[in-house]
Amino acid sequence: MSAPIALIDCNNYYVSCERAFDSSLVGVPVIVLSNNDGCAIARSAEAKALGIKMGDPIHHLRDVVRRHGIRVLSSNYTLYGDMQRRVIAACEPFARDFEIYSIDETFLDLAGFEGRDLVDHARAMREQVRLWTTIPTCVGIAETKTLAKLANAAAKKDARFEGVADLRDDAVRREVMDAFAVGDVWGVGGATARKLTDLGVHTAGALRDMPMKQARAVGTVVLERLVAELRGVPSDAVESVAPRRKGMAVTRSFGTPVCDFDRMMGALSQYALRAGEKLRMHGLVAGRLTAFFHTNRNRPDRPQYGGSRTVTLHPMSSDSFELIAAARRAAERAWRDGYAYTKAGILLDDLVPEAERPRTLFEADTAKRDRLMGALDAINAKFGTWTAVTATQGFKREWKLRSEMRSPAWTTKIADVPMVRA
DNA sequence: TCTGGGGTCCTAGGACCC
DNA sequence: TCTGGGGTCCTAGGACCC
Repeated sequence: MSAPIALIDCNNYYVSCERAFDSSLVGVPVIVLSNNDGCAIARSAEAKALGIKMGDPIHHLRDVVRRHGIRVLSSNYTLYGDMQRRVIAACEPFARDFEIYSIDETFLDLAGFEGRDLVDHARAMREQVRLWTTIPTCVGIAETKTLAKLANAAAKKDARFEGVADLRDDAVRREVMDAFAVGDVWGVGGATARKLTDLGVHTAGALRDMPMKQARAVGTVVLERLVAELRGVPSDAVESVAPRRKGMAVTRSFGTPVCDFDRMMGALSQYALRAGEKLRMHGLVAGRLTAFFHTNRNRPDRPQYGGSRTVTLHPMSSDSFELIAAARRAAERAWRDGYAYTKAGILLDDLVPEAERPRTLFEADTAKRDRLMGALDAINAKFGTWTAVTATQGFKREWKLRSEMRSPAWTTKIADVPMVRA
């Protein structure tokens, strides 16, 4: 029998982070918007009750926002990232090992804790997180990650669990799985869900009982592994060491569409500069760079074009100026006049640690360049990303993203630290 | 007028090689 | 008219996740 796995998941995470520092947000409907203030990506329970869905564009919500006095916030990733560290710190004593899965979800390896009542154990952990951060959580316990995800969803949905569901009990597991829609299973998206329901597979329980061969035919090895996990056979362990990152991206939608090449290069230069900064932060170099841009895909009535080109970087590099030059080469080849572009980005591939970078025969002395990059990073770290920029970016940044309702950096910026008067 | 950003994994198919 | 078989590597695109 494999060691139990738990998944702790923060409820309405971004909203809960905002509420930790602004009590006027408690008990009222709140939504947090995506970058560019585009759509709702986090909703409080009250906002969900009003029918607001994940990903709803804000301009479709104007009426309901006004009618119900919904509080609307831009996203504040600095705050959410810092709060995540505190959540993990609170969980530390409760597990042997952790795998941080996303900003609000962490898998815990409970090997060595089997002797205890794991439901009580999880309750104590939730309480610790609540005390340290005010953030409410739910915990799912099971023998595989997929079942732990399912347990967590059950704990969120069904009040009888009081925030902690343990699916290691056969009867409980069966009952939950037979009531669980197949499309809500972790790893089953819209396309696969349609195929499965056409075959008469409507619940997690039915998916678990599907023959492995059939699962593979419907959804390749991915679905086959998923069925195994639903049967309690782990195909994926809790891995505390993050695997080496394969790619990296800096992409943005524009506040105002971009129609001319120079302005596009302004945006792409900025993204390439930021991409270089991210590479250096992780001690990596990239072997390939892709630049892309496209028109508004939500407006098929307008002329559509998407261009993308990939260029090889040799030598491999994390030098922002080389990335900008590569971005220009790629963009020139992909460019077409006469379109209103609404999004662009830089993708980096073939990432390798700086120390393992293959050396080439004709390499310029990079010491000077390294110092320049170091200075650039230091300035932008101190005064905010995109304080020091390159001349190629231009100074008219009409395309820059919107973020008009962002909360203060309560925990990471001295000027924003909340003041308490007693 | 206004619809996010950043990832992972897998497969099919083309180019190329012997 | 008939035109191999088996590899590798790379890329584009689909599907999925938060």
